[in-house]
Amino acid sequence: MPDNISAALLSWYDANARTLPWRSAPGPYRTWLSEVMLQQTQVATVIPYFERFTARWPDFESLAAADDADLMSAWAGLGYYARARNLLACAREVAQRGALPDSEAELRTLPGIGGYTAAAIAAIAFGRRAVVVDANVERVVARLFALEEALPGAKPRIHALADSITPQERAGDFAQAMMDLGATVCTARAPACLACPLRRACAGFAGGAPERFPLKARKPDRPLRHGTIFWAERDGHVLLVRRPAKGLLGGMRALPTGPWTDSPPGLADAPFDADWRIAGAGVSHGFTHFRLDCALATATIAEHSGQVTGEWWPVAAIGDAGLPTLFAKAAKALGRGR
DNA sequence: CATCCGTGGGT
DNA sequence: TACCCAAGGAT
Repeated sequence: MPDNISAALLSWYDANARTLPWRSAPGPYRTWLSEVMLQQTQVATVIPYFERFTARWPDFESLAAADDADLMSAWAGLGYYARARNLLACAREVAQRGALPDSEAELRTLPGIGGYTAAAIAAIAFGRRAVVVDANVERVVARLFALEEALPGAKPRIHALADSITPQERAGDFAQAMMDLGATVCTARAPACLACPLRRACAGFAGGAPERFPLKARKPDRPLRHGTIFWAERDGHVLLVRRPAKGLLGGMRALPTGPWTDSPPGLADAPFDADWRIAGAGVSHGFTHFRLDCALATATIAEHSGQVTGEWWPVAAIGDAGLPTLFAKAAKALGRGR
C-alpha cells in the first residue's frame, strides 16, 4: 500500500504540479529562501516577496552582504520577523562556509532551520530521502489513516506514518506533491475527495468524514490588550524608532509606543513632552496570541526638547519605511499611509 | 512541553 | 463577524 500511495501521488504530481517561482531555476539558495518564507505563510503571500528578494539578492553571497535595516524593511509585512534576522545570520554563515550543507543534521544546526525545513531542503534541493512533515502532510496523513489521536500529541505518530509512505526515490517531489495536494485538494475545510489521487487508499474518505481529521485541541481565546501609538511630526517628518531585537516585531522600524497593557494607557509613555492629542480613530490588530487595540496620539512640534532617540522620516515616504502592518495601519488611519 | 512570535486568506 | 488556518522555529 505505501508504494501504491507514493506512485499514485507522484503520477498525479507529474500532471498537476503548481507552477511556482522557486520551482524554476531550482537550487539550494532558492529552495532555502522559499522554505523559510513559507514557514507558517501561504504561497500566495510569499510569491511577491520571493520575487523581490531574488531580484535584489540572487545568491547567498549578495544576501550575506545585505544591510540589516534593508533586509528587515524588505521583509516588512511578511510577519514572524525572527525569520528575517535568522535568514541574514544563516546567509552569512553559509557564505563563510562556502555552501549550504546537504545533510539534514547539518542543515538543522543553522539559524532558522528546524526539523521541517532541514528535511525539505535535503529532499528538494539535494535529492536526499527525508521525511518532510508540515501542516499539509499532517492533514493528508491524518486523513489517509483516519488517525483518531489529536495534535500536537499525534506528531510522532504522523511522522512515522509519513515515513512509511515516503519513497526511496524522488522524496523531494513526493514532499512537494503532498503539499500541493494538501493546498489544492485535501484542504482543511472542504476537501475535494473526488479529485484526489489517493481516494481509494484513504481511510478518512472511506469513513465518510475526512474533514474531521486531523483532530485538534481547541485554542484558547486571545486576550485583548491596549496601547498607544505616537505620531510625532516635525517639518514634514515623523519620528520612527527601532524596536528591540527580541520580542514582538523585534528589530523592526516602528512608531513609538509604550508597553501593551490591560486597559488603555492614554498618553503615558509618550516619547517626549508635547501637546499630544488623541485622534478620533484608533487601530485594532490581531497577533497570534492576543488582540491589540491602540489609540493614536499626534503632536506637531517646531522642535523637540530633550533627547529623542530615533530617526525623522519623510511623511510623504512613510510607505517606504518598512513598517510592520500594525504601524502601517496607524499611518493609514491618520491619513498618512497609502 | 508550553509559549511566544505576524499576517492575510478563506469561510 | 469571528474564527480557523497556514511549506514552523526558538526558547
